[in-house]
Order: sequence, then C-alpha cells, then structure tokens
Amino acid sequence: MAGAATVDKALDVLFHLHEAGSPVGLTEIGRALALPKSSCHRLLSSLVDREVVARDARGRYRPGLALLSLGIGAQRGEPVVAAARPVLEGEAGSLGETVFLVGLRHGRLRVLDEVEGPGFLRAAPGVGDVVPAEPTAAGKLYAVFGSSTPEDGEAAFVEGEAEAIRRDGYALNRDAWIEGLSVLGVPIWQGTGGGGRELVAVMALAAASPRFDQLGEAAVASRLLEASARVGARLGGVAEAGR
Amino acid sequence: MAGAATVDKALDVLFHLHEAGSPVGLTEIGRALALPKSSCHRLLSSLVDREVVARDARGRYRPGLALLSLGIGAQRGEPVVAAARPVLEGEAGSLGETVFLVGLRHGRLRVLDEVEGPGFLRAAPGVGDVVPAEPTAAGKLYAVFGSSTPEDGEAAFVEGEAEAIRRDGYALNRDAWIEGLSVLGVPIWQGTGGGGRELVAVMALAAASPRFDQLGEAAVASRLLEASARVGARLGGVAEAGR
DNA sequence: GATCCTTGATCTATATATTGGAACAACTTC
DNA sequence: GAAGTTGTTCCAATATATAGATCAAGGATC
Repeated sequence: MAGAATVDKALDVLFHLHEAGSPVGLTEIGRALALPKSSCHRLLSSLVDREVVARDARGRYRPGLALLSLGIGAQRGEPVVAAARPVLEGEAGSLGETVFLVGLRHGRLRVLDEVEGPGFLRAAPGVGDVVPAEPTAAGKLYAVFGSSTPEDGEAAFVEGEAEAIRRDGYALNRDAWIEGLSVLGVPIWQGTGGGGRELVAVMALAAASPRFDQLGEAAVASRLLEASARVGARLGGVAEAGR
Repeated sequence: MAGAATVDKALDVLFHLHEAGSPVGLTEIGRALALPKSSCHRLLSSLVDREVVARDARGRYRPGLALLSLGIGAQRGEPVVAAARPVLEGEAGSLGETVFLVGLRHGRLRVLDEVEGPGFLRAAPGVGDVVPAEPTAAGKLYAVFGSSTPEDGEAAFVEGEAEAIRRDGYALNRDAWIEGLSVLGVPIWQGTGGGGRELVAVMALAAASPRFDQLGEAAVASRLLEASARVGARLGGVAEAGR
C-alpha cells in the first residue's frame, strides 16, 4: 500500500474539483479535504503550472484542459476503442440510437466510447463515466463471460437468465437501470483463435423502451452480434487485458 | 514559482507517458526522467491507485482512463463548449466538413471541441490538442481581437492582412498550416452589451482546399459569422476568462 | 465611500516523507 | 539451463512538506 503521500493529496484535490462540478475556492478545498490552506496552495500551484487545474476569472479552481488531452490520449491507448469506433458509428447511424462501448478497467465498468444516434436521448452516462455492475447489461455479460468481474457489486440474475445469456450470447436490460430505457449488450471477444478468447469490452445499444420494441429484440441482437464479430476481427492478435 | 516537487515529478511521469504514446516500462521511465526506479515506482503506485495511470498485460505503464472522465469534466466546465456544441454540429452537418472550437487557455491555443463532418479528412488536431499560434487562423484572430495573446509565438501577417481581418471579422488560412488544407476562422464574442466584449474562443472550419473553393470563401464566412453570433447569444452574461 | 470580513498568498521552524542505493524476486532471452 | 533483464521492497540520511500565523487584497455591507 506504499505510495507518495503528497501525490495522493494532489489527486485528492484534483478529484475533489472534478466531483464538485463547479469552480471551488482555496479555503473551501482545504476545509473539504482537511488540509491547511498553505498546503493546498502549493499543491494547486504545481497543478496549475501544468494546466491540470485551471482558474476562473475569480481565481477559483477547476479541472484544467490538459486533462482533456491526457484523457483522449488514454482513450486512444485502448486498442478496442480504435477497432470499435467505425462499427459504433455505423450501428448508431443505421439504428438511429446511442451505442456504447463499455469495458472492465481497474475493477470497474467504464464507458470507453459512445456514439449518439440522431435520437433525442442525450446519453445519461458519458464517455469516461463509470457505470454500476448491478442492474446493467454490461455487468451481466462480465459476470457470465468475463475472466474477472467488477468489484463494485455482483450482477443479479433472474431465473434462468445467466443460462440464456450464455446460450444467446447477449444480455438485455429493460427499465432496470434507468426507467424507460432498454439496453441490449453483446460481448466483444479477442483472440478467437486456438488460444482461447477473452472478453475485452461490451457493445451496447440503448433506446427508449417503445423505440426498442419497434426495432425488435431479435433484430437488434443479431445486428449487434454481427457488429461485435466485426470488431473482434479488427482486433485480432493477442488480448491485452486492463488489470 | 513555489510548487510541490513531488507533485511536479508525478506530473512529469504522467506527461511522459502521454507523450510516449505507447506503454512504457518502469526502468525506461526512470532513465528518461533521471529518477531512481524506487521513486518512479512509488509515484506510479499512487497514480495507478486512482487509475490516472493504467498498466497493460505486461505491467508497463500508460495513461489511465480516469483521465478521460476528468478531461471530459474539464471540457464541460467550459461554458463556451456547451454554448457552441449544437452550433458546431449544425455547421459540420450542413457544410459537410470539420468544425473546430479553439480557445486561448493558459497562454496556448487549445482545441476545446470539434465536430467532424462526413468528409474523409479525419481531424489532424484532435480535441484537447494544442495548436500553434503562428500559421493558424485562430492565432491571427487572437492577435487582432484578443485582450491577451498566445505565448508561444507571434502571429505573422502579410501586407494589410490584419486590417482585413479587423474589417471583415474573419481570418483565412490557405495551405500555411497544413499543406492542402484551408481553414476559415471567426471570433466568438461574449458580452456584446455595454460593458465591452471579450474574445472567448474561435470557431473554424477546415476543409481540403478544392472543397473549400467549391463552398466559396464568402459563403463560408457569412455562415460562420452568423453561427458565431448565435453562440455569442447563447453565452450571454459576463465573460469568464481562462487565464 | 469607508469599514469589516472573508479570501488568497507568503513566511518559517519543525517533523515528516521522500530519497536512492542496494538487495531480492520474477521474467524473458539467449 | 544460465545470464541478463525488469519490477518490487527495504531502510537510514536528509531534503521536503507541513501547518500555523501573518500579510495583503478583494468583496460585501452598511
């Protein structure tokens, strides 16, 4: 559990600013994190120098735009994102709804990418957000197919659901996560060769439930399974797991 | 110039991983930054704990996905991004080319947002990237209209260009920045009321030069100027400068 | 417009955390 | 199977962060 205490505090400050959502003053940061003003001030100077933290016109602090560059870079470092992007765009465009790419990283399910369809539903979870394991299709798929599972909760199944997911190869979630929203997720496999396969991410389509019924469960499932196979083919090679 | 030396080193490591572009081992990081392995190791543990840094299957380090969440949050914290997004989407869609939003932040021009048109040119600078002041339309606009200017170079003008930009309200860049690429940029103003106005960002359209000629300079300029006015109207209120 | 109060920035002795070499262990490579 | 990597852990010396108080600046209030 060794670590750099000063770096931990700097990260505390940074994540505090992120979670606050709006600019925060020095005194308030110190109060919230139980740090002396002078310590906060010094930590923040280092962060501001690199534009990891920015200041508004009133001098209050907020996350800086260097993080945007770093974050996009981190996303680019995920091979599955590059492989899935054109496929996500294609499906979102032709199905007209939002398509997500969700991966298990660092023990949590995170939205790796997302393409919004022309539909009106602005995505509830955004790119980079963590989604819960419990009532989600991604959580179910990792529970059934994953070599490791999310640490933030066990996926709960109704009678025979796990078997159905294993048999059909997709998971469905109606109104359980977000009221009125249906999500259908399929696994993305890497390394379908002889050496076994590994679940590297989940592709999921989200739509308002009436619209989902209009498209039809079977039709969406077969489209997404076919799309997932294309992503897997683009991945090829050896799986590179995120721990 | 005070700062937390430990935090500076941690940021050195983080930015080094970002610039490397591919996963890097501990020993190599230490060599590149002239840091002892043990120090690197401790700094990295703290970063990995928060998923600011991730590790690949071989144990090498790379930027982590927590940065994606932080970066998107930082972008959301920019009022001009929220105001401009729908307008960018509209222009990119109807003109069929890529539209950028570039702002002067921390002394540098940074791509705040970007919407790609159906065109084939995958954007050369991506969201979050820093663009140079010198041969770019954004640099010229800040030099002419900005209350502060980029620190990484002076914009150079040809005979009468600055006056033309001031008169017409837009800047044009043909093949100067990237060969074969034409960029037309317009200022986005905030606070058009009595208390003066402030340049908060630049909206720019980029297209392959033949395609740009097909659209026509005058037509693109008038469209973008009108679009910029809409963004300014959506902003309203008091300017919130990024220092 | 003057005063008060809150905030942000700066300074210094003390205590703490970082340092960095070296030894150990786990791989990969030859 | 051996040798050279690389990643991890340990510990005493010391440089560094700490945290309280002070100073300066801005905003609010009357």
